[in-house]
Parts: sequence; C-alpha cells; structure tokens
Amino acid sequence: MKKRATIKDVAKEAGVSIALVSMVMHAKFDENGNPDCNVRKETARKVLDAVEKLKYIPNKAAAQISNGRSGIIAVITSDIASSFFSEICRQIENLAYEAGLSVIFASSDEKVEKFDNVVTSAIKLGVDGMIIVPPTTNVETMRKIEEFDIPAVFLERDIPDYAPAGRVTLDNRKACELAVQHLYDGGYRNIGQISYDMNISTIHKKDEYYIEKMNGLGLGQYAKVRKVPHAIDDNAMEKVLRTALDEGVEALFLPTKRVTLRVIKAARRMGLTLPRDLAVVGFDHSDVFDIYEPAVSYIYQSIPDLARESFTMLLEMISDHSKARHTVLEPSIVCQGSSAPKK
Amino acid sequence: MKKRATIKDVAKEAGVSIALVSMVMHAKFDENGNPDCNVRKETARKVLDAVEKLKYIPNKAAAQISNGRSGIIAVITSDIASSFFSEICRQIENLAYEAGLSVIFASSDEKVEKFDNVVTSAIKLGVDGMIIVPPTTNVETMRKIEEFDIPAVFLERDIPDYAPAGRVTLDNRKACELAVQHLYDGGYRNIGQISYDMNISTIHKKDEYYIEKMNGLGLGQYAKVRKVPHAIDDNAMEKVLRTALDEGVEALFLPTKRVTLRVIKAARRMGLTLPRDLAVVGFDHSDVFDIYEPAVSYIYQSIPDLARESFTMLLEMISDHSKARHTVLEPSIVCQGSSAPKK
DNA sequence: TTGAAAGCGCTACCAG
DNA sequence: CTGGTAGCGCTTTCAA
Repeated sequence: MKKRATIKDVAKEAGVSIALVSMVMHAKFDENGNPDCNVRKETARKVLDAVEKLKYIPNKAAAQISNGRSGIIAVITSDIASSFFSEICRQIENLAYEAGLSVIFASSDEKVEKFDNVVTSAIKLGVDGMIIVPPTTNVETMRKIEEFDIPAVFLERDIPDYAPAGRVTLDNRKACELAVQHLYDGGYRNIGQISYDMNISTIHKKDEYYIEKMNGLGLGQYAKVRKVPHAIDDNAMEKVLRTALDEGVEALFLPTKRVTLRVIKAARRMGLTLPRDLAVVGFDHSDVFDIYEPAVSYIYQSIPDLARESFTMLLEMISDHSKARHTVLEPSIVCQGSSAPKK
Repeated sequence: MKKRATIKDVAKEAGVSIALVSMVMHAKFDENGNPDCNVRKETARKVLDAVEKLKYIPNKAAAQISNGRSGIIAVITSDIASSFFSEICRQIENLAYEAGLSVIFASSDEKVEKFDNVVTSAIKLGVDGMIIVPPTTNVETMRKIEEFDIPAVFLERDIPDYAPAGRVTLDNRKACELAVQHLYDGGYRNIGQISYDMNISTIHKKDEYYIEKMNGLGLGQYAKVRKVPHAIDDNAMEKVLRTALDEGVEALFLPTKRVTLRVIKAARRMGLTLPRDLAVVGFDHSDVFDIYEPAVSYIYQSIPDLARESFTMLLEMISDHSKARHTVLEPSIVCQGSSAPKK
C-alpha cells in the first residue's frame, strides 16, 4: 500500500520545483508539444515523464482549498430516476464532461426539507454552481446559496421571489394554449385538467394559463382543475377519472408527464377507449406515449435545449460573474391518436 | 460579498480554539444536549451558537485534504438516463444520503475510453469508493483504481480478471433457464435470442447459458444468438426480426431491457401480433412492458437489492477495509401476455 | 477539558 | 524561465 504520489514527488523526480509542476499540469500543449506557458519545452517534458512514471493524478481537493474552485457543479432535480429529469441530467453530464467539470446529482423528492439538505451538502462540497429544479416556491433555502455567493440557475420551474438566479423555463402560456386549442379544434369542449396539488411555479402557471385559455375560447364554464396528490395510487386515480367522466369531461389536458402516465394507466385499467371515451393531451415525452394504443399526444419541450441553456448560463455566471438571465423556450405539440378529432 | 465563515471565525466568535470547534462539529448529541466527546456542554453550546450566528458550513475539501476522506463515492454506469441504471442510481443516492455521503454519477456510454476518463476524474476528486458497471471486461482502467487503493464493487456485470473488487450480480444461468424453460413450457421450440455485440460479462454469460439451456432441452439445433450493434436503429432491427421470422423463430429471449424495447417497438411497426407471430420474454422491467398490448413478460432482477447490496458492500470495504465479496441475486420471471402458451 | 501547532497537497505571488 | 514560500480550512497529535 504505497502512498499516492503528490506534486512534491513529481517535482523531486523531475528535478524541478513544485511550482513548475503546477504550471505544467495546467498548461495546454500545441501540436509541437509546446506548452502555452512560460516553461521550456524540455522542462515540461521532464515533468510529464515524471507524472507518467509516478502515475501522478492531482488532488482536486487540495487545489480547491487553495484556489477556491472545486470544478464541481450540483444538479438538483426532484428525482433523477424520473425520465424527464434523468435525461436532462444526462445531457448536463455530457456538457460538464466536455467542459472538464464534475457533476453531483441529487434528488429533492419534491420535499422542501430534503431539498434544503442536499443544498447544504452541495455547499459543503464547495460546488461552483447549481442547476436547480426547486420543489417549492419558498425562498429560504435559496438564501443560503446566496449567502455563499454560489451562482444558481433554475431549470423548468423557478422561485419567483429569488432574483439572483438565472432561469430557463418553458413558455407555459403557449404550451397551455397549444394543448387546449388543439383539443378545441378537434371538436372537444368540456376540456378538463388534472394536476398535482404542489406548490411549484409551473403547476401554478399551467393552472392559470389553462383557465385563461378556456376563458378565451368561451369555455369558462368547463374550466376546472382537478388536484390530486403527487403520490396518488392507481385506484384513487381511477376514481378521479370516473368522477370527471361522470361530470361530462370529454378531454383532458395533463400538464406533467407523471400525471399523464398515471391517467393513461388508469384509463387502460378502466377499459376506456381513447379518444372516444376521453381525449388526452399529455406533457413531455415518454416511450410509453408512443407504444400506447392509441399513441398519446403531448406537449414537447426540448430536453437538449433545457440542458444546454441552463448549463451555458451557469457557466457564464460562474466565469464572468455575469448577471442572471431568463431564457424562455418554445413548446410544440405532437399530435397523435389520443386526441384525434371527435367523430 | 462577505467571505464565507471558516472554523477560525467560529472559534473567535465562540471564544474557544479551533480544535474545540472541530470536535464539536463532529460530535453527536444526546437528548440532553450532551456531546459524545470530551467537551463541556456549555462550551459546546457556545460553539453551536457561533455556528448558528455565522451560518458556518464546514468546507469538506479542507477536511478531505487533512484526513484523506472525501465522503464522496462515485457510481459509474453506462448511462444514467437509461431507466434501469437511473433507478439504481436513485436508490444508491438515497442510501448514500442516509449515510451522509455524497455521490457523483457518471456515464461511460459503454465506451472504454470514456470509462477511463470518468474514473480518472473520480480519482482526482478523491472518492472514497466506486460502484461500477464496467463497459468492458478489460482490466486496464481498474488497475488505476487499484493503484490508488480505492475500494470498488462491480454492479450487474464484472471484470472477471479483476479480483480486488466486490461483485453484486444476478444468477444469470438461472435467469436464462427461467426464460427458456418458460417458453418451452408454452410449447415453443425454435427459441432464438437477440443480443448486443458488446464485450460485457453479462452478455457473454447470457449467450452461454441460453445455449446451455437450449442444449439441455434438446433444442440445440435452434440455439442461435443474433448479434446486433448497440446503436441499432429501428429499420435495422426490423430487418433482423424479419430474418429471424423467416428462419422459423417462434420465440425470442431478449437478455436486456434495451434490446427488448427495441424489439417490441419493431414488432409493433411490423404489425406483428404477440405471441402468435412471435413470443417474447424480455429482461428487466419497463413501464412500456405493462402498457404494451399484450403486456411483455420479463425476467426480473431486484433493483433495490442490487443497489443495497452493492452500497453496503462498498461501505464495508471502505470502513473495515474488508475483503471483496461476491453476492449473487436471484432472478424471477414475470409472465404476461407476450409469452402466453402456443395455441 | 482545552489550546497550540504541525501539516495535508496545491496554487499563486514574488524574486531572481 | 524557474524556485521559494505563504497560505487555503481543517484534522490531529501533543501538551497544558
């Protein structure tokens, strides 16, 4: 169990000072092997050879403690196992990989307390920045982040009262309009909505814009948001669906992937035929939507865009100390069988 | 932009030495507020008050550099966006959270080079251990890990030649037997297999055990593994399926979730009726399997078990420096419509 | 029960 | 172009 080689060992081996080694380790080399710093090529060579020989891998923690940067960013979503977020994480991971950063992912479980805990861990680690899908619109935890001057960008949803963060969100008004209009065009009038009873900005917005659009179409009488708990089980969901149908609902706008999946699963168990018994427009993409019979229509927001925008924004905030921006992405609608025009 | 509070600030504020602060920060407190270390209760109180007041959050990097432990483990899978792995990651994240550890997740993309790179990043970070789904059976990258004395455990598949690591795998022989036997019992004889042409232990094993079982049933004449590239597209997959059917294949054992998804998608596009045109037994669970018409049968391996076993094993290896073990989990089969008995 | 001080490995600044 | 050195924030003896 030999000890891990340190910069000192390399310096000794190469017969130079540790300062030189540090320089060389951070240098980039052109095609001729010339470093982009004030070090002679031969000296650099010696250092590199020593590094090779001792299998030296720098200790980031030590670097972090002396220069303040950890090279780690934190990505905090509700649940990294949920495919919408896991895909975003994956994209961010790739971008970070290319940028030479490490990423730590954490899930809040949509719980404010856990969110606070994972944020604290991230601060302990000394992350250089955070990309956050907040499970609340409360500002408390964010204050900690502010306290430590850590750049942050909100992804997909935000905390309206927290100004210092960047934001990458969807044009949710447009999304709701697309969905409702599409159903309207298909001849549906009693268009309901089922969504979660959570204190999250996008949920609030989607409720609001759905109603706004319904009113705009003169369907205010039908506008009704049915709230269900985030942890609703299949049976409870069936009951909600049953009630909705009894109340004359012809179509449903489902503003999250999760609720969409739950609803179509319930519909299947109940033996409903889409769109005859119920037309559906969901949100975000899932493989299940395409395999389902009929395929499920959905509002699409670009995951690569979400990831890239948030990542580059965060990078800018970290390096240039630039101001927080707000990027709004355009939704589109993918029309499939579940919302085919009424016969 | 005030500076982040350090242990020194807390010490000064509390009027004690930094050593005391360090002790208190690591102490656990019983219900009476008594610390489990040699510090007077009142002193501890003073420290805690100062911590509170200054909003002190310890800097892990500094701790790491002085005591060697980072409190970070790395989990390296093929792709954190693939649901099998993202669920495992999620479970490990929970376990780590409870254990007070941070996790960094990385994807190898099934590429040996990327695998090597993410391992190197992990070493730079000074991770205390790694849970690894190796994209190869080559031992090279693992040697680095050994060099740095970092405990590692292989998850789901392994590198046979690398002894120092722990292992948590499935009983793949049993899995293959279950699948083939089940199809056999349903009256199918020409049972084929489609799998990826990758150098991965579980793929090798599933090929081998499938053939072994076919031979055992006297179906050696039908035993045939059809290899497809990992990145195969829908059209190519359709062609493979078409060929298999032309060659008389009645049933297919699909040894990974990914290939299962691809095959049923192709089957759907081709308008095949399962199990009439083709019986199928897949691997691992996906929501799609349940929604598909008919529901897809699959071999199940417990994700919670996989996660828990590997995590606790790693923890033991880290703390007790205990020896690597090999845990083998039991598969089971979930029979659904896609493999209903032949009519 | 408490404090002083020696590092941990690295960066960054200054001198030569 | 190269080397010396003062920290960075924390842990951990060792003394008091």
